Amino acid sequence: MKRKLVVIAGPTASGKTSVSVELAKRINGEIISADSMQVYKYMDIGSAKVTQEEKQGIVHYLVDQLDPSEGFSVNRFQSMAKEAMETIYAKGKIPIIAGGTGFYIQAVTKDIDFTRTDEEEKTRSQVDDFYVKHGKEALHNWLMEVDEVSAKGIHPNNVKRVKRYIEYFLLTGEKISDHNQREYVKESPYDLDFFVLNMERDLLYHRINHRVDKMMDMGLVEEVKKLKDMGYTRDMTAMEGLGYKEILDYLNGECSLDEAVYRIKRDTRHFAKRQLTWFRREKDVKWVHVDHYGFDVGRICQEIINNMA
RNA sequence: GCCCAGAUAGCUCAGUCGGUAGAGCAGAGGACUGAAAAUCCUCGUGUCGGUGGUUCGAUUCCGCCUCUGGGCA
Repeated sequence: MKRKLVVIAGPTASGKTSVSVELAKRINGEIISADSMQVYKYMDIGSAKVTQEEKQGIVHYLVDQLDPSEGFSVNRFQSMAKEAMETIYAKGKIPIIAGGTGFYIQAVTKDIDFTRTDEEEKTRSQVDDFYVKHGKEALHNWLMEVDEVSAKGIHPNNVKRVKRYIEYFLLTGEKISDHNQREYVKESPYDLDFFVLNMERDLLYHRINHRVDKMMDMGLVEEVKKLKDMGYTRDMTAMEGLGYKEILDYLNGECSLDEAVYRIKRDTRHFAKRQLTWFRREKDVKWVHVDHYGFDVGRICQEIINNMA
């Protein structure tokens, strides 16, 4: 008997927060945030983090858990999420994963195996050194030698990925393409209901632009300035977040405020588009067009409940 | 009123020594298995402002008109 798991995903600014809270109230659930930025403390405005009021008493996991200097990654998310799920099941409640990071969500819903490779600094820097010395073409050729299938499926310009594929082989002796193939056909160990919130593109972009303006009014600049004063820098994962890196550039005198805001809006739109691309590929997801329900949280939740297995 | 410079893709602009045109950005699609709010790939036909003229042929040259900058009065 598989255990129940609900996912409320969707692009940024699609209304996941309010829908997930309302749903949690109706089905006796608790929420696990699948968001690579809301996990961090002190990053409230720019990450559009759930406020105390918005939570309406519903317990949220994986929010405000990490210091911005800490790294975060899929496997870390996966283990923290699984732990939270056990806590929720133990209470006899239903876990609701709410967030926009498709990769993180998939790590849980498909229970992807990340245990085979422990982080090895040596290997990483070995590959990195090679890249610095010989360039991306040579790096790609290296991959071609050890894992032709992966190499053919990746563009040499995507250095970050090429590096990781080589690393994986060096660490495990296995081609990552074989690993991926194995994980890809895996079935979810959960009784899964996966919903993706969406709306007409123009509307979404409009909401994104508007939300960025609101963040500015709420004091995004001050928030980032505070983080900067605390000593957090651009090279940390947390400071790569949308809204943070741009304002940081502004604070460092590298661009005007207008330019920073323009870039936040544009890049957030691009990001939303990428999120949608990911979810489109995901099998067995149910799309919920929130604009068809007039953005009415109650009606949206009713629709979601009606469509649960 | 006169002079000058523009008017080309949604925006900013390039270009065609006359053979109907191309970049960046925006936008669209896609990839993604330990950095994922990251990283990467693919996609460009538009009365070349309007109208006459020269020409086999004009978006390109010439005239006139309209509009937009700037200057002079």
